[in-house]
Amino acid sequence: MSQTVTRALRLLAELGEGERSLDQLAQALGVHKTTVLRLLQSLEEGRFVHRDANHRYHLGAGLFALSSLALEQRGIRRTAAPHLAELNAATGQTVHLAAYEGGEAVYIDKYDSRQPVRMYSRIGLRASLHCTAVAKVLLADLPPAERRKVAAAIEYTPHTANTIAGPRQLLAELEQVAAQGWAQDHAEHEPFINCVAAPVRDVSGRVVAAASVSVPDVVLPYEQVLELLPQLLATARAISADAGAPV
Amino acid sequence: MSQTVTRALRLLAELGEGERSLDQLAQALGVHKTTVLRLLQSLEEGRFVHRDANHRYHLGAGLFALSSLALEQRGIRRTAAPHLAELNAATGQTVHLAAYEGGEAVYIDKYDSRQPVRMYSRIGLRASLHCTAVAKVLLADLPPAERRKVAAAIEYTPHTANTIAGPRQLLAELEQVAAQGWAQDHAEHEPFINCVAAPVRDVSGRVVAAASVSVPDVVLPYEQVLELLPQLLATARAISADAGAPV
DNA sequence: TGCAAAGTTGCGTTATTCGCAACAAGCGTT
DNA sequence: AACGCTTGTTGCGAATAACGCAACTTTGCA
Repeated sequence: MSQTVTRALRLLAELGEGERSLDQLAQALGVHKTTVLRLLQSLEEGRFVHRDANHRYHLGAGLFALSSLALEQRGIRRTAAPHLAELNAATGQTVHLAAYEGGEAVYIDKYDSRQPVRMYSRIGLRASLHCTAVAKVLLADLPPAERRKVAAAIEYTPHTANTIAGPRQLLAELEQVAAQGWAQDHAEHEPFINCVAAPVRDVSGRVVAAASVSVPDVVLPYEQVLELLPQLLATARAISADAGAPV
Repeated sequence: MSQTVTRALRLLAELGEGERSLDQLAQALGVHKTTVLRLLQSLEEGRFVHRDANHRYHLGAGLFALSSLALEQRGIRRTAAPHLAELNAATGQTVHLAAYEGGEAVYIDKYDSRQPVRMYSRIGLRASLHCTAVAKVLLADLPPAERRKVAAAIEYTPHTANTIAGPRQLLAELEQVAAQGWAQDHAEHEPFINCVAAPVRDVSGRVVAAASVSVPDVVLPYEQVLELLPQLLATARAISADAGAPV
C-alpha cells in the first residue's frame, strides 16, 4: 500500500469539499506543506487539480474528463441514456441508473426531476443495499448463495420506520422482487420519498443495471408512484432490448 | 514532484481507456507489477479503481463521486442547468457550458442532441482556444493585455479551411465578439459543424462561463443555426440573471 | 513602506517504495 | 484428472524517492 497515493487521494477528497489553500491542505493531512506541495504539483501536471489566481486549489478538468470518459464507456449507460432521458421527460421525476459492482450498488446515471425539490443522490454514490429499490433489483438477481452472503454482511441501519431490519426480511423481499420483476422503496430510505425500480438485462440475460424513478411525497403520493410502474417497466425493457437481452 | 503520484495518475489514465489486467498495466507503465499492485491497492482503497471477478481493473465509483461532487459545487453549473436543459429541449440540439480556468477553456456541462449524430466532446475536455465559439466568448472578456498574451501563446492548429490562423486574426475576432455579445464557430473546428455561443456573467459582471449550441450541417444549415441565436442569448441572460449579474 | 502570512527552494535523513525471486492460485489443455 | 502455463501475491533487502526542516521569496495588507 502506497502512503503517497493514499495522501494524494486524501488531498482530492479534501478538495472535493471545496477550494483549499496549501496550508489548509497540509493541516488537513497533518503533514508538512512541502510534502503537500509536491503531491499537488504532480496532481496539477495530470490536470487533476488546478490552482486559481489566488493560489487556491480546486479539482481540475482532468478528473472530470476521466470520469466522464469512463462513464461513457459503460455500454449499458450509453444504451440506457436515451430511454432514461425520455422517461425523465415523460414523468418529470428523478430517474436513476445503478449497477452492482464490488459488493456495492452504485449510481451510474441520474436525470434530475423538474421539481424544485432535489434528491440527495449523485453519480458515483453508493445506494444502501437494504433500503433502496435499485439495490433490491440488483441483489435479487444474484445467485441465492451470494444473495445470502450479502444479506448477512449488510449493516441494517434504520433510516425510517419502514426500513428493512434484517437479513431474513430482506431475503424474503428479494424473493418477491425476483418474482414480480420490480422493486419498491416505500419510504424506507428517506421518510417522504418513494421509489420504484426495474431490472435491465444484457445479452447474457443477467441483470446488469437497475433503472428507477424516485418521487417525494409532496409531489406524488405513494399510490401514484406505483402508477408510474408501467412506464418504468417499458423503459427497462426497451433498454434491455437495445442491450440485446433475450426476450 | 512525486513519481508515485504521477504513476498512479498514469494508471488511472490507462484505465480510462478500458479495463486492464495487472500485467497490462505494469507493461504500460514500464514498471514491475509489484509496484503497480501496490499503487492499485491504494487506489482501490480510495474506491478510485475497482477489480472485477476476473481480476480486471476498472475505474471505480469513488472517481465518479468526486467528479460529480466537484461539478455540482460549481455554482454556475447548477444555476445554468435548468436553463440549459430547457434550451436543449426547445432546440433539440447539443448544448454546452464551458468555463475558462488555468489558461484553458473546459467543458463543464453538456446536453446531448436528440439527433443520432453525436458530437465528439465531453465534460472535462478542453475546447480549442482558437476555433470554438465558447472559447472566443471566454477569451473576449479577458483584459486586453491578457488576451494578447493568450493569443500569442496559442498554437494555431488548422482544422478546417475556416480555422483562424494567427493571433492578429483571433484578436480582431475577439474584438467583434466582445462588441456583439456572442461568438460563432462557422465550421472552424469540425468541417460540418457550426456553433454559436453566448457569455454568462456572475455578480461581478465578469464572464464566468459560455453557453453554446452546436449543430451539424446535416441537421441545420449555417443560416438556421444563426436563427437559434435569440434563444441562446435569452438563455444566457436568464442564467446570468439567476447568478445575480448586474443588468 | 514595512510587517505578516503564505508559498517555494535546497538539502540531508530515513522511511518508503522498488524490484527481485520465490510462492500461490486459476485456467485451459492434453 | 493431472499437468503446465499464465497471472496475481508475499517477504525481504537495497536504494531511491519522499519527507520535513530551515532559510528564502513573494504577496497581500495595514
